Amino acid sequence: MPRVSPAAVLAAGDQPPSTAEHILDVAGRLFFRLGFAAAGVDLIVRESGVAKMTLYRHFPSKDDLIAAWLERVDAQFWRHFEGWAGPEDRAARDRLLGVFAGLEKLVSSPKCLGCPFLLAASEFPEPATRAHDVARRHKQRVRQRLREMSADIGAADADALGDQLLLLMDGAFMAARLFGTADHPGRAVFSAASRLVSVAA
Amino acid sequence: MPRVSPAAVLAAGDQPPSTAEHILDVAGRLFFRLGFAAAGVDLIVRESGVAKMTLYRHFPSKDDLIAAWLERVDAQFWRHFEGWAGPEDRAARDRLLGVFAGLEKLVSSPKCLGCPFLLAASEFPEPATRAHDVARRHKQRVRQRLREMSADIGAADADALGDQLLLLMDGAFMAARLFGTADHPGRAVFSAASRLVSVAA
DNA sequence: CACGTACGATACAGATCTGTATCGCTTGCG
DNA sequence: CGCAAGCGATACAGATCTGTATCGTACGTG
Repeated sequence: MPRVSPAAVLAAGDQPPSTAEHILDVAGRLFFRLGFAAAGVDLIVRESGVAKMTLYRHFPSKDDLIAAWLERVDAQFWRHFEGWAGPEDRAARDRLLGVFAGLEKLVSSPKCLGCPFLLAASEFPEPATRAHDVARRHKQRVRQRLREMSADIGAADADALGDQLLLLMDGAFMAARLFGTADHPGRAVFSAASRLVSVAA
Repeated sequence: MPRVSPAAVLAAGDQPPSTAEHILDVAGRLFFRLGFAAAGVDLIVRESGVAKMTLYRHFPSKDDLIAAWLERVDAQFWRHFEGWAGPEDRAARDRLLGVFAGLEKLVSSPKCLGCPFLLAASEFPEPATRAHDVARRHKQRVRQRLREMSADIGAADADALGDQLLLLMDGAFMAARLFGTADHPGRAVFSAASRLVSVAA
């Protein structure tokens, strides 16, 4: 791993990121900042300080790289999600509202550039596309999870409430992308979710 | 206009679309279906049956073409919007709910491929970009309009309600793009808007 | 008729993009 | 030591993309 200084600088337990994960880090940042098409392989290679052949050894094509990044973001998303929900013995309603409190904090940060899966669905509209497929399956899982959590709080029409909450979530993500650092509508996502939950419960 | 048969086939009052608008029609369809970057100028030219130089005489660059299309879609959007709201003497609450009834019908159609401005914001993240700027200004006007309509119904916190409704709208647009023709969460947008309006009014 | 305008068709320039080929270096390990 | 694996660097192939140049033609208007 000649990119990083010797392992001595790493705290105990830290692992130097593998080459593949380092590439995913840099590529993901560029996908976010520039879009999937505009972030060329040459740029990713230059920014990550990695040889082009190294990238292609880990990811046979750019499509594979994009799909791999989305898969990794999916895992990260669910860690965030469960963190927002809190411990499993928490009240179901608090868990559901906790998700939207965490989400509002996330989209309120100027560092939030939106939801990678919505961006992928925007740029790869064909359902047959790898990236589109990963994105759709991700959102389907989120939808399913929100419906489950809506059922857990005893909502009258749990499926409807879950879908309504998904609309709020995705709207907040897109607001974060559109309205940069300024005060944007995403800051209304918690209050909206809270009201919908109260009405349905 | 050699593309179309003689004007005899046109009903009285119909205008054959000008070359520029014909190009915008075809380009817009391709932008929707393939994304802005994936819809190349050569393809637009081929699909529209127009010479490349003709396109570049009307639109000095592809960026100009994209911006011109977004500007035209903006005008079309507001015609839809006002149509959904209905006559001005209608009750303010019915006008606001009418917007979301119309929106739900739109996003429920399998022909709906999402919101061009959200797609533009996805693919052109840099705020300095022409397309991003058009998109942001559009959404800002929608936000402003929803806040005004929220004030018209005497909502407790009109600005908050307007923002909440914008989240629902954009979430519904993205759901339409992600979930193709199938039953998707966008069908929950009216019930969600209705509940938020009821709570706030 | 004559002429200007708008358009179609084709070829092309220059840049950029994905993906490959090749060579040399370092490093860990038996 | 000797070797294999992983990586950096460079050059390149082939396709594609935006934008331009050029020529021929149909058509409307004086």
